[in-house]
Amino acid sequence: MKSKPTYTTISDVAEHAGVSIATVSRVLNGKIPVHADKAERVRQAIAELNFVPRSAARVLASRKTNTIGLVFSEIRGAFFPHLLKGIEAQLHEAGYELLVYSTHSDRPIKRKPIGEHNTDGLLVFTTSLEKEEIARLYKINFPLVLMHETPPDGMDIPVITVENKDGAEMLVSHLIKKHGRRRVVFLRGPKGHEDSVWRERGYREALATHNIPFDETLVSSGEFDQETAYHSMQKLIQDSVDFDAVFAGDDDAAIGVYRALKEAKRLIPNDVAVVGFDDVDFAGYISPPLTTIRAPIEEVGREAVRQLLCLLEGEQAQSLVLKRTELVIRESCGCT
Amino acid sequence: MKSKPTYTTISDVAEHAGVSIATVSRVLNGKIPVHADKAERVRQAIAELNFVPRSAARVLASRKTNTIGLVFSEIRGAFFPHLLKGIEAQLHEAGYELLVYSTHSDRPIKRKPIGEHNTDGLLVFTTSLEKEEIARLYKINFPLVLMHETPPDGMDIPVITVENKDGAEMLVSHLIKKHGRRRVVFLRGPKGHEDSVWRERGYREALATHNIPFDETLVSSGEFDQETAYHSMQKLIQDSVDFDAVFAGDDDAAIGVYRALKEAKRLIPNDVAVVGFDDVDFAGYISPPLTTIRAPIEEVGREAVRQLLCLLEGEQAQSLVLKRTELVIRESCGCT
DNA sequence: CTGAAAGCGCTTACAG
DNA sequence: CTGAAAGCGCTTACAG
Repeated sequence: MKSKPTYTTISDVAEHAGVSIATVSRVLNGKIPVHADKAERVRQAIAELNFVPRSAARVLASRKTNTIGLVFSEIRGAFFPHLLKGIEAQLHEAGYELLVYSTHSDRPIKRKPIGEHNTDGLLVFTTSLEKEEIARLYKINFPLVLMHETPPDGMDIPVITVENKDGAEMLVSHLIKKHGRRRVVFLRGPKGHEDSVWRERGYREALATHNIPFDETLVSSGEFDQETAYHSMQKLIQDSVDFDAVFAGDDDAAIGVYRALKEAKRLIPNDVAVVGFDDVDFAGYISPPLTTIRAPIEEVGREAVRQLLCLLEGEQAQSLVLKRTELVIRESCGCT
Repeated sequence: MKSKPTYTTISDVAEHAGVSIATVSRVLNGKIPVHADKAERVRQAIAELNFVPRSAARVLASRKTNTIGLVFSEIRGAFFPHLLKGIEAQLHEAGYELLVYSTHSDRPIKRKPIGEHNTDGLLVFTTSLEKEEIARLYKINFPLVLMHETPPDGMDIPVITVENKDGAEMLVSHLIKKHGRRRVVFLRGPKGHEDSVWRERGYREALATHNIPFDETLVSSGEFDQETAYHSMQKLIQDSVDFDAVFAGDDDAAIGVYRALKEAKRLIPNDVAVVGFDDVDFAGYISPPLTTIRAPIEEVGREAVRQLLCLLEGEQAQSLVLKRTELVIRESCGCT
């Protein structure tokens, strides 16, 4: 068994430099002026002793953790790396650390893993945190920013999301107007997932605009997931439901749709047009290339951090930031 | 401007329950026995006051941060979510927190962001941490586990990686034996990236086994990146280099290879067979479906955590864990 | 500009 | 089983 590592502390540095620990602390933080030569001695001592201040001690003394937390329910979906990248970059730029926590319903929690005791604020993705916990944190005035999820009634918590409804509307209108499709299947996302709700609204609006009655039999569950989408499509085909297009809900689900359609020998896009949502990395490389909506997910991450930073500095944050989405036309809709 | 949140402390709980703070601490940690009725009173007080112990105070007092750090250089590549998922799951199971830090060369670092001052140990992916820093941490006996990168000479640091050489060898042998290819391009990964070195070794071994001389003109840079691979292939085609197969280095690069080949009207796999490495989510859905090597990347994450946990508990860790890779035959190699 | 000292909120021997 | 007290390693008024 190896020995526990030992570390140099601020006292060692102070002694080495012949100053008080208060002075060391001051050059560390650089807010309060220190005589140039003393500062230099301190800097040398720090370098020589390889001193790095313990975070816990700073946090405890300053009452600021300097870290923010990211809560999400599952790392799935090809868009996750982009979200994380945006958050990470913006956060470290501002000098904060990132604590990551993924909630799993199947995991027993002994101790609250993330919250006011170890972060200065929280970034919450979709439905990963229960309403009660959000309410509790809100009540104690804890800085919170939601992503892709509006806050519970009466709580003024900033939310960053994308133009889901507009995106879906563009997509389905394109299918109807450009390609004459009238029997468009919609695959819903996970229950309670707000992106899905808005996308469905966009879907319905597009239908309404073109005087196509909404048909419940064309709606099934996709869960933003390959497998589920695959099975739902299989079922629709087995049930001989009549359709000439599919809005898969997202790109991941579109993969499952492709598979079911190919197995059933239905040609994409000739027999059935297919569209997704997100424009993940592979969207342009599957066959046929997927027509979809580009959602600026990295930008959502950056913006969420910006708003949280406002809150942390006591400034006013925007209560809603809606990032614009963009129609990306490739071939699965029937265009060439 | 909102008021700063205020929190209840262990003293509040002690007072509320009519016990000492030491007793509260004991029921919190559950190691040392406490009288049932007192414990119950404490638990009630905790619940009523909604008390959560401040991490910083515990860390400072116990000299254990209970968090481990993940260092990586860039969140790129479709495999990243799988890595993170494995790490996250295994870590939280063990009651640790996860601090995430991505090193960017273009980002000026004021203060050391992650290390012995805020974590109990570090998980390092590929080349994200400089050798000097690794050496420094190693010297002070700080727990370290590397992923996809062997430690500097003379340092006994556990490393978890996958059978890169075997995988590459299987891939290229398959191309040669099953499909009679003899002019196989290899696209290298980023300089200094060990996965790439081993894959090249596997590539060369496969050639040697089949008495095909190594030809430097067939090797170019792919950087495990779509764009780079695309341009390298363009150049090879322009230079009229003769080849009948491409080992792209990884699946991301394979995407770029597909694009260049399609633009040049070379048929995959008839004119040119293409193979990747990783088996990322989309590998089976591009056209033609990509023959590749399945690397158990989530398992790499879990294993890295397991080894780090050993180190943290003063147990012996394995110095090398090599996860087995598996040939996934689809159609881009010429099989059907 | 600088130092002595209090204090941040816990844990952990120590004595009982 | 339990409490008083020291201590973890910093920051920050306070006085000078």
